[in-house]
Amino acid sequence: MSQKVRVRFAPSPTGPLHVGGLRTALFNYLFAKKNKGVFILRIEDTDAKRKVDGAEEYILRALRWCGLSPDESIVNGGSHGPYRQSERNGYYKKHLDALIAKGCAYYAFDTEESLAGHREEHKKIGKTFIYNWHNRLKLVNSLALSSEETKKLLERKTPHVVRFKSPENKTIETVDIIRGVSKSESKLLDDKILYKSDGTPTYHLASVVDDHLMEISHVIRGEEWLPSLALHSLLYDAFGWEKPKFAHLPLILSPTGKGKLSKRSGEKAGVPVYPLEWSKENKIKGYKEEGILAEGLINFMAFLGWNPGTEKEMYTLEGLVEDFSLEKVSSASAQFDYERLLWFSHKHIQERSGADLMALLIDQGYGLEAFSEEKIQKTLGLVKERASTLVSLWSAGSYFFKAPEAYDEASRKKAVKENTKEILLALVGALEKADDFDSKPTKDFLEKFFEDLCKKNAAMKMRDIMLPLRLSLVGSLSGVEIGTIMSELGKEKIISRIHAFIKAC
RNA sequence: GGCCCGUUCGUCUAUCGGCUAGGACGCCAGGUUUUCAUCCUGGUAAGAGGGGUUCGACUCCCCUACGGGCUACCA
Repeated sequence: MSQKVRVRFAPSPTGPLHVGGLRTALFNYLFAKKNKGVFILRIEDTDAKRKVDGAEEYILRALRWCGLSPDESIVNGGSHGPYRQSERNGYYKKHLDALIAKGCAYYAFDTEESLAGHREEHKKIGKTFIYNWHNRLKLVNSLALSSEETKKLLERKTPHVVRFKSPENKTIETVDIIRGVSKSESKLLDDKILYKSDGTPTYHLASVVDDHLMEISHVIRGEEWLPSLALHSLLYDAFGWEKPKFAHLPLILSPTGKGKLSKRSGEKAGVPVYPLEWSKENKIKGYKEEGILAEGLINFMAFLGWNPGTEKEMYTLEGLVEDFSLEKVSSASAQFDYERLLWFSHKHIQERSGADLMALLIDQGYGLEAFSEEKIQKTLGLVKERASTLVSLWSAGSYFFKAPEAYDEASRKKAVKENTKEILLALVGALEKADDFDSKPTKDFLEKFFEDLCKKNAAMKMRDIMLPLRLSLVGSLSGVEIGTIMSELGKEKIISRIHAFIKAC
């Protein structure tokens, strides 16, 4: 049998995780669990400049909310730690030195300014400056300099980087699980910097060393890494290490379809792209705050670039684990569609019990303490079919808990007529007389009341009663069936709400 | 500019050479609900263009177009 499946999700703590990153985490998780493997969270914080306070903690929280708990990570440890790249510099340095000793990497002393100058000059004549075999001997590095000169520069602590010595003429064949075999020419590659002058590795070195040391079997990452695959392949060869398998996930495009999804494109389209609220000052809401169910988000994200090949589309995380395979991941980018996310959230709310929903609502911070559990659960069960989010669930059911504070103006125009006050007063009268109101079907009461009313005025229509009655109880002309509302509220509350409405008319 | 990846209804997608191109979201219409929503039923709408290969291409190959990614001492 093949080796044990070990995959990693390796975000950079430069800000909040958006759906793109989260989807990468999801697919890694699904692949790991499907293959009874290990899901690792590795923090790629090699660039101290880009580190953002709270980002690391945010990533952890977001994964937890989605139920994608890592088996090995900075919080729960594991056999291949540490799991923060900033704590692994010893490994990078050691393997880098081995690469230099083998002649696969070299010191380069060119300043950033001089390189920028070269790039500028090339750009002027319509060319691109590439630091590689064709010009490396004309630049300032240990390949061009004598070993004495290099030694001297190193001893004097001259700022330098370490570059990978890309072969001059080699055809590199790479394999991607999603895209198949592809070939590229090493002469087109540049001598990528592996180790920066500040003594930290770049992504290329760090990820390859870590993936090897952590015994990663499958590298599942975003398509933006595809251009680096040839380099990474060369690096494994240079180290003499066995390569993991690679799968590059299609990108998620912005809601407008222009460019890949980002913080900016989400804001522009007016839809949240983060799982959780990022910062209170920025007022960037997350799906959780919008009331979207984590299960709905997961289900939605899974279908961005993957499908089971059947017509099944309602999935729990467990179901996804069951059916997932990388071979079914598509190679084309997918546009983010918030409406569809809402639909998935709606479907998942329908599958939740009143008790579940109550717990979610309380977690969301809605003050339900004043009401009995039984009452809340029953009510949520009644209104859940109207809701796509926990926010809309609450607003769809709030009139069961508190009297309307205002009446929708358009609805009022539609419902209130000359005789409305009179009808409502008659209704109150009938209610007061009905001793058995709370125990008998409300429908019977309303029909009897309508009959009596028709005796006095034959032109009377049922709507003339129903509309204003609904408006007074709910505050708008929407809501569940009126009989249900009436029996839930009980005689006292109905009467007081009608009185309040008459006063407001 | 160079290199790479992609292209089926507006959107997410099925099809691994036989297609009257299927499903879902959205939208539209009807029904249910004496409201609104849900729900049900129906409808709308697609293989970028051009060349090959083949008895037969959405499917395989090439070119073009378009979209996207990468091209940092960022990941």
